Amino acid sequence: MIDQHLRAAKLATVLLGYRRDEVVYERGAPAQFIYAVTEGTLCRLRVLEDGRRLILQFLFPGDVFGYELGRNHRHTVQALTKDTRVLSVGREALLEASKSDAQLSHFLFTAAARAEAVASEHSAMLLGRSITEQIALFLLEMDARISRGGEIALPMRRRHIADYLGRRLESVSRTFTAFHKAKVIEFLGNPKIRRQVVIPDKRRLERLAAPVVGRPTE
Amino acid sequence: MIDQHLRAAKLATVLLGYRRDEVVYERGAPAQFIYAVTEGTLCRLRVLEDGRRLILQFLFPGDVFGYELGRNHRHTVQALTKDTRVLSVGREALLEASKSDAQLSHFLFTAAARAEAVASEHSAMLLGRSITEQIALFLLEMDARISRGGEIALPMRRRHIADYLGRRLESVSRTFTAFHKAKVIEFLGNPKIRRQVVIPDKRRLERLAAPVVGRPTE
DNA sequence: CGTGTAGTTGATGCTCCTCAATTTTTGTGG
DNA sequence: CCACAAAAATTGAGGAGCATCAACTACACG
Repeated sequence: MIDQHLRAAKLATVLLGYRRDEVVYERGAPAQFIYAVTEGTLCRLRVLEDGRRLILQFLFPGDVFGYELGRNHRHTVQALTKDTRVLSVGREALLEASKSDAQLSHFLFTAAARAEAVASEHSAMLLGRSITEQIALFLLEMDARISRGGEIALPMRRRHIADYLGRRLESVSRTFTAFHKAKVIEFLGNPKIRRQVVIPDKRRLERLAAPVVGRPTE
Repeated sequence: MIDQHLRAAKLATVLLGYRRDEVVYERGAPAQFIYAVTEGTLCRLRVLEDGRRLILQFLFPGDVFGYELGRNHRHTVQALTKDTRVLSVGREALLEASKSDAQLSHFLFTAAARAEAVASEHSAMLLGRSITEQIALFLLEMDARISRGGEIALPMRRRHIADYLGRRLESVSRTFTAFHKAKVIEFLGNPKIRRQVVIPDKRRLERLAAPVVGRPTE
C-alpha cells in the first residue's frame, strides 16, 4: 500500500525490526521519519509525570504513524509484540515530495483522515462509558481489526487494555472474568491462557456495548 | 486561510449562517460538502440510542470539518452560538481538484493531521482523569483557543462541557463552583453570570490538570 | 526448577452518578 | 422596561461503580 506510493516517489525506505516493549521513538524526539507497520503490533502512548500511562492507539499492519505538524513527536511509540516490523521513510523528503506529488499528498491526507477517525472512535469508547461497555466495545474493535476465523489473538496485556480505556487493570481483569462467566466470550486452548478470545454471539456483545436502557414508557 | 486555497483552485464556495442549536448535518447524511468555520462555535457530536450525547470536538473559526473517507457523515454537527458562519465547498469537487493540485492536497493533509492531534488531545483529557483534572484541562484548552486579553467567554453550556468530558452536568457545575471557591477561576461582570471566566494563576490550574502526586520518596 | 511477570480475586472506601428540589438566567410578549 | 414562562445552573442527600490496597495463583523464561 504505502510502499507503492513511496517507490513511485523514488523515496528511500528502511525496514526496521523491534522486540517486545522496544521503543521506536520517544515523545519530544525530533520527528525525522514517518513509519508504516508491516508486521506485529505497537502502541502510541503518553506517560504522565506521576507515572500513569495513556495509550492513545494500537497500531496494526497497514497503519501509518509518525507524521507530525511540528518538529517533534507528540507521543512515544512502542512495540507490543516480539517480531514487530516497521517501514520508515525520511519525513522531510516525504513531505517535500508530497508538495509536488498530488498522488502522494492525497495518500497522506487519507492516512491522516483515517487516523482522525480512529481517534474519534477511541473518544467515543471513553466518553461516559461504564467499564462493561468499554470492554465490549474494545473486543468488538479487536474483532473487526485482527480476528482470524472468529478467533482474536490479543497482542496486548491487561495492562495495555487498562491504559487504553483509562481503567485499572484489576477492573479490566474482573470484566473479562465476568464476560467469561456469562459466556459472552470464550478462551481458546488452555483455559488459563486468556489471550485467545472467541465471541460466540456477537449480538450479545453489541448489546453490552450500547445498552438500550429500557425505554418502554418513554 | 482555506478560502485562499479554494479560490486558487477555482472552487465555488457558499457562506452559510446558523442559529443556536441549528444542525449543519446529521450523522448518516451523505457527505456532500466540506466546511470551514469563519465565525462562532459549533460542535461535532454523536447521539447514542439511549439518548446520551457524546461531543467529540468543539469547532472554532479556522477549523475544517466534514471531510469523510466514506460516503456519509460519521457525526452530527451543530451550532452553539447565535451567529455562526461557515464556508462550504463541494466535497467531490474539492477531493477531485486535490488529486491534481498538490498545494491543495497538502492543505487538506495538514487539516486532517491537525484534527487528529486535536482528537488525541481529547482522548488524553479523558483517559483515567478525575473530573478536577478534566475541568482544569478543559479550561486550559479554552484559554489557549479562545481567550482574549485573559478572558474566556465560554460559548458552550454546562451540558456541552459535560458531554465533552463524559460527565454529568451536575458534576461539572460542582467543579466550577469548587474552582471558584478556591479562587482558581473568577467570573467576570455580574458574578452570577458564569460563562465569562478569568484564570488569575495559570500555574495553579496546570498543577490541578496534571497533579504530581508527591513522589518525594520515590 | 526457580524467579520475575502477568493475571486473578477479595475487602474496603472514595468519587462521581442519580434523583430531587431550588435558584438563577434567558427569552418572549405586553 | 417589566412580567412571566421556560431553560439553565446550582445545591443536597444517598448510593453504585470503580479505584485502591493486598494477597495469591499461574505462567514464561533462563
